[in-house]
Amino acid sequence: MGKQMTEMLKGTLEGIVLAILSGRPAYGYEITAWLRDQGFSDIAEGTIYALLVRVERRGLVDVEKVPSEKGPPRKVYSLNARGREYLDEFWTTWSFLAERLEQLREGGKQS
Amino acid sequence: MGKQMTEMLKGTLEGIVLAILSGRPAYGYEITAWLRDQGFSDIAEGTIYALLVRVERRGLVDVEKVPSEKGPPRKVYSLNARGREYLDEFWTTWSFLAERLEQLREGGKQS
DNA sequence: CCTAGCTATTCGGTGTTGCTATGTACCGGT
DNA sequence: ACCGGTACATAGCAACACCGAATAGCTAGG
Repeated sequence: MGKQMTEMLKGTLEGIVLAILSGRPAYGYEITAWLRDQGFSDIAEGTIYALLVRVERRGLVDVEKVPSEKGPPRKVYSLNARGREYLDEFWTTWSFLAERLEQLREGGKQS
Repeated sequence: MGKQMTEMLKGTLEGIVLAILSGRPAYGYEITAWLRDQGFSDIAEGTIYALLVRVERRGLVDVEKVPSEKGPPRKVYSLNARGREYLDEFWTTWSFLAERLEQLREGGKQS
């Protein structure tokens, strides 16, 4: 989409990726492809890789290098305990924000 | 709240402020106070003013200087036609994102 | 008077984030 | 040998929210 989406993804994209990893381990290329499939058509590959490096450095995920038949080895990420904790906080923050926004949207209708 | 909220506000705070202005004209100090009241306890004053300057420069709002009995004159902002259009786009973008996140949250529960 | 405190706005510097563009590398098919 | 798909990495950029401080008008208490 546009610039609005770009700005809105700041702060949520991280949560999105961690949420994906909470379901199953995955690697960067896979996550990017999946996101594009879900309609995030213009998410750059580099963005996901940088994000994964970040969450790894913060100790929210564990990494395992797995050989691939079709190219260079994959770095498979999985959410660890700290990551799950962080993801919980993310959902709390998100819920708060979503509630306020829903209220605002309702309130705006009658004008 | 914390750093997560700070990052999540990028892109949404603008929509929030425009949504407020879609209901009624308002000035910076007032908006900041209202937000704090709604639970956005740590939104910096400077942030709102900078945001208002930005949306004004983009022609999304009209401004009127109104004298105050209690201090320096207020800059009262109101949403114009372009702003309303932009706000519509914002809601579209927000809805898209909120839907994906809600899906992800549902999916994550069974793990 | 004058200091403190509330109202109201502005601005420079900082850190985080996503995007762009590019580069590296492994593999299979032609 | 070449190309396309797979897979990861990184340097430079722009946007945004935060922090801290400054400016300015008004009122009330000492």
